[in-house]
Amino acid sequence: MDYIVIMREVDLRRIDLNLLVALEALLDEKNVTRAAHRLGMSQPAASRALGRLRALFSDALLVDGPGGYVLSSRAEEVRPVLSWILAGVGEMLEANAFDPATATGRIRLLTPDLQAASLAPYLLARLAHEAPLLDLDIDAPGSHGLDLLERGDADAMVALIDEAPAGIRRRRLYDEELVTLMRADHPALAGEFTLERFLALEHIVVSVTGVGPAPVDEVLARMGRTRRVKLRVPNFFAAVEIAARSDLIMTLPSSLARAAANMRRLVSLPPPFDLKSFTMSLAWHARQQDAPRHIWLRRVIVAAAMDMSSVADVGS
Amino acid sequence: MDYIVIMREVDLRRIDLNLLVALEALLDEKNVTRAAHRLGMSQPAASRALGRLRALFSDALLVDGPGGYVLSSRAEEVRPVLSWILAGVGEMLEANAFDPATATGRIRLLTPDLQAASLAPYLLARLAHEAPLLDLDIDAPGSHGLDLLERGDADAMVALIDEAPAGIRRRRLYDEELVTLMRADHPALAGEFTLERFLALEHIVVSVTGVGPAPVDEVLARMGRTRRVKLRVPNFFAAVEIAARSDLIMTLPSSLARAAANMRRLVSLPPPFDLKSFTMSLAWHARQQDAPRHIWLRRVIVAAAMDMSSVADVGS
DNA sequence: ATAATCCATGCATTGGACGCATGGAAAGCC
DNA sequence: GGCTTTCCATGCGTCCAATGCATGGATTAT
Repeated sequence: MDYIVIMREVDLRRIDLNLLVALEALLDEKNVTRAAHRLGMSQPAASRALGRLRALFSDALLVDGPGGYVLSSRAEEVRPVLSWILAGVGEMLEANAFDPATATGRIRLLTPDLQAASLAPYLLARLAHEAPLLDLDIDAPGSHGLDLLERGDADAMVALIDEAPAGIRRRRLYDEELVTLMRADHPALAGEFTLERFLALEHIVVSVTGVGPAPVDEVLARMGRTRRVKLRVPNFFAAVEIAARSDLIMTLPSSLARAAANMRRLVSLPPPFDLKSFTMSLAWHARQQDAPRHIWLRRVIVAAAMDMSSVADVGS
Repeated sequence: MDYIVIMREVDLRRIDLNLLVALEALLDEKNVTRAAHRLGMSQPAASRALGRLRALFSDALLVDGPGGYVLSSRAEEVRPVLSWILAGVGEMLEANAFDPATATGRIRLLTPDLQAASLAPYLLARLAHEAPLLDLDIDAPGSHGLDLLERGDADAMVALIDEAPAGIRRRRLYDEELVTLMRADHPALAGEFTLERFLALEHIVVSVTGVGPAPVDEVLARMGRTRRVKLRVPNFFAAVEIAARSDLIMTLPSSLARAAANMRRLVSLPPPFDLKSFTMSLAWHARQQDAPRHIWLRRVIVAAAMDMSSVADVGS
């Protein structure tokens, strides 16, 4: 079989792919001068591009016919494929866009329970307004938050973040203050509220998921101290009722505590340890740094945090 | 809706498409040095290509992670599309191949009846041997052969072609000789066989399709003369029987006449006009000049014509 | 601490694409 | 036939963007 042509792989490194744009113009126009104009180059340059394309394809591509050039058989074959390839390139380069108004899917956010309770209403409000078709999934990070970001199992995390490992980006979000709440006629209000008195009392912890340490326990852990958690409840309002009718106390972010204090049955005090406030940060993986969807998400989270903070400022 | 990004058409004239090959290597390797090696360039050049790609995509594409670079979200999206595009380019550039052994389809050849009868057995033999799945369709060109080539309704034509118009390519194929056959005891054999005697006799024309002038009539037309066609039959052997039993004569290509002369009831003479032989040429449209399928077809036709001529040589 | 690896950038070089100019070929018009 | 117009291809000189060498900062491992 003398006529079997050995199939040879094309080495794209050696090929000037920019010629393909010129080819499309030449085949559309069937006229070197007009194609040159369309490409924004001179006629000689377009003629030379045609020469190089002829060499590349080992085919004349455009041949003399009545009234000027006509497409060769090879050019007729190639033309639809070429259009399809260049359209694909155009789409690939354009795909860097994100429209929240029409976007669908699920945003996965990691944040501790109580912070979620503070922030979520504002975040949900913004999402409902700007991206009505996006869903929000909030999970407690536990001790594995950074791993989850690393693995792509979460989009972002709002938490107390001391150190960001390689690949994790971070931005300060808001300062979180803690307050301790107890019933208005609690015996501990009769004297100085020391750390020892604080640790001697029994505590309520509000935890929706039951996962991970509360920020209070993280702070105490850094001091080598532990409190007595007498009760862990998933329901904030249940916690308030129990505190109002017992000697149990609870320590909360001030943003949450403010709502409870409005009930007028509880008193709020600064907790008796040095670290009364800490910075909540937004963390995400570098992989998503420039992704339009993620840029937008970070802006929404920051805005929601500012919404939350400005409501707090108005109240003080 | 502040966040709607205005969709902007990509101007491919301004984009260096050669960067896409580098991008594939960089995303595959996740390491600039190794990608450079694979691309056959230096590490700094590959690093700068990455820089340009980052600008083109407005995305980092490769970001620091544990153990080196990891793909950005955008890169993850782009990667399969990119592979698909580059594979498409490779296929497009490779498509210039033709394997007769596996090719299917129909070859449409134009050639006058008698020449077809001469050439077809040799052509069919070669096709059966080299391209068993290709079909052959032979039609008489009539007076519209060149139009049919122009319009792409035929692949090639074998005929007497004086002038090839713009866009039609031509190559000499073989010289065709004419002989006149008559029964062995025909009265015209008694004296000189002049043109006047030739024209005074009645003629048989063998025509399978009944379409178009025989080459004899074309030659006579150029002399301003006409012969009397008494009988037109589609069957060559019928023509032989009639000639053997009547005063009718017939004028044929020598390649065909040879088979009849072997029957020993007919005598062959050179026809009494100047143009006793003419060149049969192969014609095709320039559009198909470089197409592998057509290159191969032209070779096969030329070879078949040579097969036919060499058999004639052996007999003489 | 040192060594190895990787990536990014300054600097000098250069090859290839470019535009201007030109002329041949083809088609149309008188 | 000659003249004009249009189109395409090619010579020549220019220049610029991509390249490789050299270098140094950052990170990781020992």
